[in-house]
Amino acid sequence: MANIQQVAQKAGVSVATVSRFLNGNAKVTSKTKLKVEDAIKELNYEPSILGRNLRNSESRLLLVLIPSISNPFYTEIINGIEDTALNHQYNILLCDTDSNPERENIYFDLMRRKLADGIISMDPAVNREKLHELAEHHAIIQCSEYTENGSIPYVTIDNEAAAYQAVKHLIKIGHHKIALINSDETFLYARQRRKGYEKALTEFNLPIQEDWIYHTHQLGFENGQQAVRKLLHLHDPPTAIFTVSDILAIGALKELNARGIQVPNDMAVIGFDKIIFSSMTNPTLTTISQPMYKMGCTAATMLLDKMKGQPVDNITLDHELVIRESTMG
Amino acid sequence: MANIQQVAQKAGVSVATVSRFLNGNAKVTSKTKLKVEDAIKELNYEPSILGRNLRNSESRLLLVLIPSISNPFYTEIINGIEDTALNHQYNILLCDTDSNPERENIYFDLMRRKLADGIISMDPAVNREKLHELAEHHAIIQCSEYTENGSIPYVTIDNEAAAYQAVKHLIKIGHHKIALINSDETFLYARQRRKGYEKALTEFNLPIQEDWIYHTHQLGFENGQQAVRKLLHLHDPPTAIFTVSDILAIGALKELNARGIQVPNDMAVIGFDKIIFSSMTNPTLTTISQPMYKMGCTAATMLLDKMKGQPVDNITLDHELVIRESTMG
DNA sequence: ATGAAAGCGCTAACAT
DNA sequence: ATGTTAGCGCTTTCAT
Repeated sequence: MANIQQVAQKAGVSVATVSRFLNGNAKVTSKTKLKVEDAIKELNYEPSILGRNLRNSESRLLLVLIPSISNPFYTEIINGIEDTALNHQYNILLCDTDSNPERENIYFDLMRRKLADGIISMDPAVNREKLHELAEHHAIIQCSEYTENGSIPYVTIDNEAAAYQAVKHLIKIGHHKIALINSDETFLYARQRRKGYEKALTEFNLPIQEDWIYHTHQLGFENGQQAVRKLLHLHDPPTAIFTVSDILAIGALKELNARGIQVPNDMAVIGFDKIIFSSMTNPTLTTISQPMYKMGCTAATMLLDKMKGQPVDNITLDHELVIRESTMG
Repeated sequence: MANIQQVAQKAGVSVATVSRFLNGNAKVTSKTKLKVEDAIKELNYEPSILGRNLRNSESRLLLVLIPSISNPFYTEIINGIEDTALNHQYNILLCDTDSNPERENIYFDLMRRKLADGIISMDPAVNREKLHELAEHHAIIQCSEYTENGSIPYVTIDNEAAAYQAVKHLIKIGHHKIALINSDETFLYARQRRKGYEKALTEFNLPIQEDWIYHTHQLGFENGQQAVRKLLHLHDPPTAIFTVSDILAIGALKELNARGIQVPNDMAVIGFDKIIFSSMTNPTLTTISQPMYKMGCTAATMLLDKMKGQPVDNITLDHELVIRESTMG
């Protein structure tokens, strides 16, 4: 494991020259170039990133905060982030926070202690105050979930419009009793999607019935199943369900199937995210498609810009209602 | 952004004392402790990981090589790795190789250039030679997929026994015509699972029919669907299918459903991995359960040991056949 | 075009 | 118990 000194010595030049050769910026005679190349080969030299990073006061590492790596919604976004980061010689440190403040702190410390040059946060349960405090001195972008009126740039979709569109679709195909399976309304996206849900109902003079709005604190299949059980026990059960996540919708589908309730004839279902599994269910799932890969690329590009000190604007990407079997009567 | 010098100055002590305080090893008087604490608070000091890493010649970063982050099989393993790593003050750098040698090289270089202290490889398509070359000077563990007769320690399951058990189950419930949807047999696990498949058939005096063995180079749903189409076109189609991955099995299920073929009555199906979605299909999927989380923890522990210079033995974890609706007639 | 030397922030050996 | 100092491996200014 040679270092730059030994290379310089063997090549009969100074370390500065070797450094110049390595970085390719400054001019080096082709003769010296050869000498250095030879020395590097002979010694099997590999420049240490550690040394360079300390000198340059950068880590070229980006933190990506997600609540859970197991949710396929995030994996596509991560692909986008990673591709973009790699293109700029950055690597990403995936941080599964489990929505656990303690874990979050570990990762925030990584940033404070300069092992990361920037953060992309996708955790809806992130501690806003701490995030904003960090953002005063560090580059941070929020992706998908964000903070209203905050100072942290974000990329997202129009959640209200998307929910509105989904519910309107259910109404158009003849449903009047539409349930909402929502997540915790401490999250902005949950409040926005509920707003879209209510807007559609109101527009068509349908009552907003609290009974038909189910809240879950987690986004597992079981929670979708649980929600359906609850909804079916109502004395006036809904005939359609809009869920804020495909995972919940797939759980719902499962429970409906188990009870012999026909989808979409007895119950229409719409999900959210268009995760890859949503096309493998039976029936296939109508859902809102989010441009996940693109969202990842966008978030990474914004972060890179921010780190360069450039001004960064918020971005709202397009969504799309993908109509499949679960709403095709 | 203060450094340790400034803290020392403000506290009226030497940098060594501050360092000792930070690392908590050596003894520091409670008086000086207080002085240092105050200085740190006043200056908002955060020790730089960059400086420490260079000094200690370590990065405390672990590389995790996976072919694709989108495969839920890996996400559970990653959870195990991450939890274990975090417990030892290591962080992980997720490396989605896409089974692309170029990408792989980027990550190998990270290791050579000391930005990573160890590697856990889960990519079946990894370049064995390069991996072994790296392993001469660096700590490497293989997880799930490994190299026979190689020098790199691994943790895995007994693929042959698992496949044998699955196929035997199909035979026991009355099937004689059993297809295998396998992946590329350049991969060890694919060869091992085929061996188990053949062993079971042979044991029960059933012929091994090449027609019933389908190979796919990718592990997407579409490939499972495609395989079923092919198998159904045979003049003597099978009545049961064993696939080497739940994703393939779920694709197969989808195609069978679409064609009105009843599972398990007309066709039994078994998957592999017990990914979380395998309990959400209709019918639910019989599958081989791999202890994914545990496998991740084990791999990380082995790597940590290896990095300490301790001898590390290969480990084979237990699998389990989980019988669900897709084989319950 | 090349070299000398300072310094990024930290830890640890050695000295007191 | 605390201080002094060298040095981890690199980049970059300032000379030449």
